[in-house]
Amino acid sequence: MTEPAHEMIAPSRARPIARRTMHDEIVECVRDMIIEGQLPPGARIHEGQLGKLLGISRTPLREALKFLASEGLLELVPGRGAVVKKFGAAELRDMLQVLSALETLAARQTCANATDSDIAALRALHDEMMRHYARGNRLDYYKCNQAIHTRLVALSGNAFLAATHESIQSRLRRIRFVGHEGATKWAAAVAEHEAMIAAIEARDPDKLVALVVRHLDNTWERVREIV
Amino acid sequence: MTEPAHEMIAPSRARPIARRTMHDEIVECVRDMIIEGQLPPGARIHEGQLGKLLGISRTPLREALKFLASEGLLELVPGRGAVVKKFGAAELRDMLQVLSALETLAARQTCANATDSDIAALRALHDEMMRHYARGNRLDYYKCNQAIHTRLVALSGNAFLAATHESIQSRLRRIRFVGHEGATKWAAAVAEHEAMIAAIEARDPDKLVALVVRHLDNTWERVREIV
DNA sequence: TACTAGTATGCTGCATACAGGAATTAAAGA
DNA sequence: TCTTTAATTCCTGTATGCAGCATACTAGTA
Repeated sequence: MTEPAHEMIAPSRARPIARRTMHDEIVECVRDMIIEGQLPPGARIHEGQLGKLLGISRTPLREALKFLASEGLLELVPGRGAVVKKFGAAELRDMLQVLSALETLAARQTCANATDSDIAALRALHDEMMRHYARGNRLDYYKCNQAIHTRLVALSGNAFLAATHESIQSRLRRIRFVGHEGATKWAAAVAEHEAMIAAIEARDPDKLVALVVRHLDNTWERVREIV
Repeated sequence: MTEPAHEMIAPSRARPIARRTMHDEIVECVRDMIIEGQLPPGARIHEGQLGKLLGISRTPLREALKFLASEGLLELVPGRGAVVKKFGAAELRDMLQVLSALETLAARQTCANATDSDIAALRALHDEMMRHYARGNRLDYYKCNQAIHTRLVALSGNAFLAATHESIQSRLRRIRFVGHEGATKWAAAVAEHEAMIAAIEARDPDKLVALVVRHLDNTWERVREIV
């Protein structure tokens, strides 16, 4: 341990190096391509082609593909490389159940641990979402929606829970988007969110848990026909 | 579908090709090395060295390392390669809480979905564990213990839940092993297991959930001093 | 015409080679 | 003797080349 005796200049800036590696770059890029549908489910990934498109050689791309395979976005077929994971209704239901269990845990802890300003920030995010809803702006609404769920879990203070939740949510991102088709369904989802925020502000864990579970049950009902 | 008209010889053996890729082989090998402690937490992984040890070149090894990093067993440090993830008490507690939430979900579904023969098999596994306990055989006891938890979740019928649970459990494997140090603590853990099996046989979900949660709370108490 | 065997192409999987950077050690100055 | 700096060594990150396998296409046969 040869720690430097003197303080480093600008110690506050010394930390957040958080170097953006090429690996991270590639992983995120391909992940986005999957989520956004540029690489549709079931599509085979052509390493040489995609590598040329991204301006990199096959090796780092392959490493990124293996990484994403472990996250569950890709499937590795021996001798045929990576194909975009395509999941059926049963698997989707399973994932939503797990998500429900995780958000249940998060709900209790958030009610206990979140500060008032945390909750105020969550409310602000909700209000922003409502504005997008009023304007019928689906994409921004959707992004806010996701952010609220993510924030709700992050406020639990359990970092591992947040990471696990995020991992699952990213996989559902494409599918969940279709869950708000139709004005009626959309209105129902909004109402559920409104009730959830109110329950957090009241710091009522039992009520929040009930709402979260129902919200995800309903999400399943909203998307089940589509899948 | 071009099914051959005549029966193939030994059709039961025709199926299980299930090609074992070198990639899978490497991933599993390194994962075991981490779990078994050959690669201790905090250790830097030397690609050339480890590759030579396993008789492979760096390329497939690197792909496997990226894979494991995504699973959370390794951490990728830019410019310094992969180091074995070392987690502190807080992260361990977080993981056990998530595990608790997942097993809670599994407990309810298993009570509802498991067949009688499933439960009988679980009891048999439990009995086997008790024999190892009686003989003081820690390693086999431990393996049975893990198998029971895994089976309990698998019987829920939710494959995604099972996979998520297994992923977390594999990460805890090393640490949990120390949780049974001392005769008193060990006896307590055994008693909890006994009660859990009884609750499953009675198909009493509420009781099983309470026991599962308490079991993991106690696991935390058993290991918290050590970490 | 349909089906099988043979062939050719293209992609994956792995090994090797090279470039850039980090860590360590040695050397020089205070 | 300790600190600082420079140089060397090793390791990571990326590119490229080659072997093996899977798929697609073509020709031949029933």
